[in-house]
Amino acid sequence: MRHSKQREIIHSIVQGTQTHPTADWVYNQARKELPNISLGTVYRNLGQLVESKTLNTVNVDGIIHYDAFLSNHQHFQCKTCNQVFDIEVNTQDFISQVESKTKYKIDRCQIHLVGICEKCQNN
Amino acid sequence: MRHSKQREIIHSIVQGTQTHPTADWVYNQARKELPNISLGTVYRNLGQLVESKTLNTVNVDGIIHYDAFLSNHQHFQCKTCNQVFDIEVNTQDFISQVESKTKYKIDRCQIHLVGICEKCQNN
DNA sequence: ATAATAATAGTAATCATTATTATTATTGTT
DNA sequence: AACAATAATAATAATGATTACTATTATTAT
Repeated sequence: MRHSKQREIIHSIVQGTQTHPTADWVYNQARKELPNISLGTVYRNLGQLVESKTLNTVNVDGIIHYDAFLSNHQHFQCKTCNQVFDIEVNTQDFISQVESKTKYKIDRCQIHLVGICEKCQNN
Repeated sequence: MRHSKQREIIHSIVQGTQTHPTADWVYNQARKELPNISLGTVYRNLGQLVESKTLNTVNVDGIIHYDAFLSNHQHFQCKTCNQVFDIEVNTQDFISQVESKTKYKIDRCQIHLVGICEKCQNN
């Protein structure tokens, strides 16, 4: 993988937010620095960064969101404001429970919780 | 909601399979009985059946799959054969754990496990 | 039987994502 | 430093899943 200004900027944009951005959001941010950057370039680079395990993806209602927070964590989505929050939970017990009950070998566990966040409960 | 032959057939097709079918798969099955049925009709009816809590949806890699098995369960996807299997697990402990740690009110918990199924492990 | 209108088939439109392609930029080698 | 090889790019077209539109048909309460 060669170096490119575009990839550098795309990477730093995703790293600089907690909001689990979409490709389109990253594209709009990147254009502030590189007005001629192409949406295809954003998709390709995000894809490469996922490939090289620099970023993770989160699928929210069929749309890919990107996440620079790599440590094992899960997601909570508020159905009122639609924001996605990181939550840290232990899933190993859970995985072991399933592996012992079934004959499946599990190597990924994605948990998506939906509900109402603290802020929206008070509004 | 009025009665329609199309909805009746669509419903029975989803009920008659364990494979978590997509709209397109249901469409192709339905055409065997109603050759002129429209894909839009399939989408609209599947949507209505979800709305009326007759079916559930499972989002697999950005594509909506439908599921007539309503009781609380989760999904395991084999990364080799791509099949999605139902798994029954208790999530209440898990939800309580998160609710006590955070201030979120949780009303849905979707767990998507990825790994290798028994069959594919032996191939 | 009829009137009101929900549902349909057929088709066009939308939206996220991927593919194509000619041009540009990076990098290892003279 | 110039060069050759080729990865990466911008611009654009294509794809695939899903939704919207519309004139016609089917259902249902009266």
